[in-house]
Amino acid sequence: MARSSRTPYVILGVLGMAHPRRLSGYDIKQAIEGIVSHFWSESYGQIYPELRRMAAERLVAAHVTPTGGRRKVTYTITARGRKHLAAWLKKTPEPGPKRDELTLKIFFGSQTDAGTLIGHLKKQRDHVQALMDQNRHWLIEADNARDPCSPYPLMTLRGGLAMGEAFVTWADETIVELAQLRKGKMP
Amino acid sequence: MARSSRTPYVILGVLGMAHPRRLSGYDIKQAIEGIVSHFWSESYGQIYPELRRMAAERLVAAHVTPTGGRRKVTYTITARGRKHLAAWLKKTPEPGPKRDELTLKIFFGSQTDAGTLIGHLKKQRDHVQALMDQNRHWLIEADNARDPCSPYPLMTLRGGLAMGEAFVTWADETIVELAQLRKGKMP
DNA sequence: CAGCGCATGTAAGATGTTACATGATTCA
DNA sequence: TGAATCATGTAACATCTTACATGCGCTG
Repeated sequence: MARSSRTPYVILGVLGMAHPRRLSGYDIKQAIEGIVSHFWSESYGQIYPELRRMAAERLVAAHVTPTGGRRKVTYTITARGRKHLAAWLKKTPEPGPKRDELTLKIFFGSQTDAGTLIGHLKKQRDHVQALMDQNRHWLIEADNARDPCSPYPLMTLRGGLAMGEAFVTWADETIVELAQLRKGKMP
Repeated sequence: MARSSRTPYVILGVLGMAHPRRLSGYDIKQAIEGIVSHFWSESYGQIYPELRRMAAERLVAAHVTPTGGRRKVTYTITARGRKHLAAWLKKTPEPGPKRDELTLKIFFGSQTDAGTLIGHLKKQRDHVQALMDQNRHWLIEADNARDPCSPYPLMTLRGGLAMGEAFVTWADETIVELAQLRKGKMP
């Protein structure tokens, strides 16, 4: 079975961006829960075992700090790890699993009432708008910052914003359409 | 552990829409590979075992047709199944796992070359545009059809189109930005 | 010092995909 | 009749989440 998990690459990417800072598993998880969280997620159950495997394969270097009784391990990316990451970055990205529950429920809309769907859409629209506010905030912060930060995360932010706008527009239109359906159907 | 797979609900939804037609596991898979495939997917390995479980729970009714040597089973939704589906449709949809590989690679863009990212973006943009053409085709077909079909799948179609347009616009902008980056740090 | 949050993990089980096996049907 | 495709499944495996376990350091 071909190894196809993306977890090691996310870890390598984060370690590569942080270099030469040493990160613990916890740090990596925190990093992923930042901007990346808008389009990716990993759990501790993935990260910690994967870090060990990767250390065994020399993709990362482990630095053990015996801080009293409990061992504390931090990691940096190795030259081998960089090569591994670079090779993956060059491969054309495969579309992930599509599982959009909101759209699915609308698709099955004839089997529930329009009011329910309107509720779902409103809730999701509000949620997306909150995320967009956060994105806008980050973009403005980046603009005001003295040192210009890497342009790549900004591109992903703008992408998220563009998708969000399209979603909100569609949601609002669909809410109107559903409201009309509801009025029309009334006997 | 709370049962949280959405597979049974997709199956119930498809059977509900098809009612009173009887569908086999194969038919259900085919149905999902239609319009639904733009936002959902299921494999045989999920569908067939799940249909058995659901028959045992009386959410669907199995109709066995002994067509010679090989047994052939088709299914319909039961009243109990409809209740089950209706309850799920009312629950607010949870956001699925976020795993957008293209965005992730752009985020890590500083660790590869701009040309690679441009290639990824162009490929994905072309792919999305092909899907959008298909969507437009379906929408036009639905418009021309004599009997007006259910409005709900059309809503999801328009949603896909809106997202696609936003993506293509963003991709084109980002391609330009990356091309400028490559030529040299813009003033 | 008791409790809470931080930090580091692990085990179990849920979820999902892939590869394979195999009969039936169609059509060149 | 042989190949392609339709149709139905299963077993093995890969992936991922959740719930738990555990110790450390701070704070009231």
